[in-house]
Amino acid sequence: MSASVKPLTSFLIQDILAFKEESRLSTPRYACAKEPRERDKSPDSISAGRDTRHARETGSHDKNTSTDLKAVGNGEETPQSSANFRTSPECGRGRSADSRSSGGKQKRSRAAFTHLQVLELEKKFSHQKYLSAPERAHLAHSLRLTETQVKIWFQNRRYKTKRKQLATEYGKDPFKRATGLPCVGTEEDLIRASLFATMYKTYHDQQPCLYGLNVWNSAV
DNA sequence: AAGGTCAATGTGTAGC
DNA sequence: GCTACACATTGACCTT
Repeated sequence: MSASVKPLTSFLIQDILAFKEESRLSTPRYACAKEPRERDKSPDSISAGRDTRHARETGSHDKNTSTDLKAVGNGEETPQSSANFRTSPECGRGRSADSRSSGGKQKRSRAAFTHLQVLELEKKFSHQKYLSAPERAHLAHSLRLTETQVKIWFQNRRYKTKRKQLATEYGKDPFKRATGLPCVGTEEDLIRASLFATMYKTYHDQQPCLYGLNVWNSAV
């Protein structure tokens, strides 16, 4: 089946998210994602702040913006309030915001981002490995995630990329082994390939109405 | 049950 | 001192 037969339509992330929230058709890998715990350090302590060496390397940061983000992260946007709009109390797992102070050791929460959230994060990551503070804020707002979540996602993503690359260099690359061919694609190629596969499956199986959108164009 | 994935957490480092 | 970073680890959840 080909996606090309469907008309391409522009869309906004917000539109998708709204659609998703309404329809609840989005299927996170984890059926009942739980709320991220509040950290001992508040999220703003990580998300806010001046840009550092990598930011300067990319030349995309403006340290003047850091103070703005402090306000954003400072309690106005918590993981509970924004990131896990798809979580619900009936998910049942107790939140652990006060778990440490209360003594009882409760389960750590772990959010499961939606496919579209991951898609947009990956798309952004494919263009820039590092986000400036305003970019991060904007992306977080667009995806209805916290800046901390976006920041942590990028951190984890960079590390994951690096590990994968190291593994590839040491001949552990699964693509190589599967095909018996040298891995000629770039990291971005792999990212895109897996993204497209995921998106194709997701929307082909569950949301054919979205499956022809120009996300394909914008992601390439 | 075992193993894998991945968001969240912890630690150490460096820039300002 | 505050912050973001890389890196390692933890823990919840999923897949097989």
